[in-house]
Amino acid sequence: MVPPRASGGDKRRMILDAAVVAFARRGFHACRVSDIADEANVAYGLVYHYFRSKDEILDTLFLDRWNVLLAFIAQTAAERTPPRDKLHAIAAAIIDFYRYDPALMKVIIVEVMRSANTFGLRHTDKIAEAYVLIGEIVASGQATGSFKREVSPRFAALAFYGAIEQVLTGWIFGMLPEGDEEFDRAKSAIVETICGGLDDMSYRAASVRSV
Amino acid sequence: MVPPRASGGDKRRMILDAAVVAFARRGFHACRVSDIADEANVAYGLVYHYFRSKDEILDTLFLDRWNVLLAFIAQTAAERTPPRDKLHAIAAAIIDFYRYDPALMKVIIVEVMRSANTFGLRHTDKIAEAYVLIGEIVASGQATGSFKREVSPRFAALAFYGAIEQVLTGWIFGMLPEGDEEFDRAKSAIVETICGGLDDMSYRAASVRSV
DNA sequence: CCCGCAGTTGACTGACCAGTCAATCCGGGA
DNA sequence: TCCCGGATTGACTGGTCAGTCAACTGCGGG
Repeated sequence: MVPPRASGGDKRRMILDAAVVAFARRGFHACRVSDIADEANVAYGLVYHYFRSKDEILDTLFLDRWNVLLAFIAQTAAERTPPRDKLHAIAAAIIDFYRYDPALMKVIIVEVMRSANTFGLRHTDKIAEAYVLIGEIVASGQATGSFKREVSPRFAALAFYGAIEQVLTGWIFGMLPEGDEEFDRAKSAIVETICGGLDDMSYRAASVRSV
Repeated sequence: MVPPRASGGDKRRMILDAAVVAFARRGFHACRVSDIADEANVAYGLVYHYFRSKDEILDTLFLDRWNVLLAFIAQTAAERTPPRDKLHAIAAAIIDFYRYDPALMKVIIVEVMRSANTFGLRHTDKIAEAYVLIGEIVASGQATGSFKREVSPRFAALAFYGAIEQVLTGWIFGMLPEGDEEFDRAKSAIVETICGGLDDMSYRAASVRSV
């Protein structure tokens, strides 16, 4: 799998790591290939020895990480735990991805997930896979009766993922305080909002009674 | 307010409308200023008579629309209706913005809201205003007891807005079917998910009872 | 009738940058 | 030792555009 010479894969890895830093700092468009090469301490041309284009670097960054995430979601979905726990595990995984490599997650969210006309469309199907898996979790929750049937699994999946992405975006752009405590609180808050809802049931019951 | 000569404001308006079409078609980056001028049937240079730069056109497009939306949210928040109805009204307004001018909403979502490193950051404060207003609705719902207090208003606002944006994104990229019926269903589905939650309370109560 | 100016035109410039390529380096096998 | 081929280098090219500017038009006031 790994080429015999360490330096070969080594430099490739260095370029990839440098690209994360460079893309995260200035954004994909504003970042020049020479920025990546400089950051990696490598000659300009070497970037094109390992990658066909600047785009391919971003694609690689995204796909490597996204496939790991998809595998995790699929595995989680297959387990025999309550659907609410599954959603919590998925929210936790995504948030921890950000916690342990914020620059890479920033690049993936900002430059791929959220950048429609350029890269998003190239990976629409890959992204949709995640929605489908999450939707299946919701559907099976409805089938066993732990989730109600008012909301279609598809919408629920979008709402769930959308909430997570919005919170990540808040961290990425410094609109929300970061920290281990905030990360863990966010996991619970998202799941509590989507699963538990905002409505206070006792209040609701009271007002229904009073009618 | 309107300049005496119709043609002056007229051309400006034509350029703005053409920009919406051009940005929506190819994306802000891929779209050249000449594309806008062509679309508007106007000379290249005239674009620079009315706007300082290509960026300023996008800014104008965004701010004009966003201010209308902010005003609507503020007005809705001030009314004396249940918080759940307020959230429904806001979701409806955003979705109807898309329904009646999909190209403009696409540009705003894709090129401003979702395009961090370039434009998003320039308008972070404007965008945050919406979050704050929505958060206040949630907070007042908690104060009157119709919303429970487990979730912080700030997170609830992010989740609510995130769910809407995700659904809009689904329409924009053709991942979700569009249509009047879908639009109305989405409004209810989003509010039902965020307010009502996915959990089936009767199931929950039953399993608690059985313990 | 002429002047002035806002509105309008489009060719041109200057900068930028992705991607190319010919040259060089260097390790290992014969 | 010599040769081969992958790794590495960075100057250079080609094309793309945002933004400039000098020139033209036509209307309204003097």
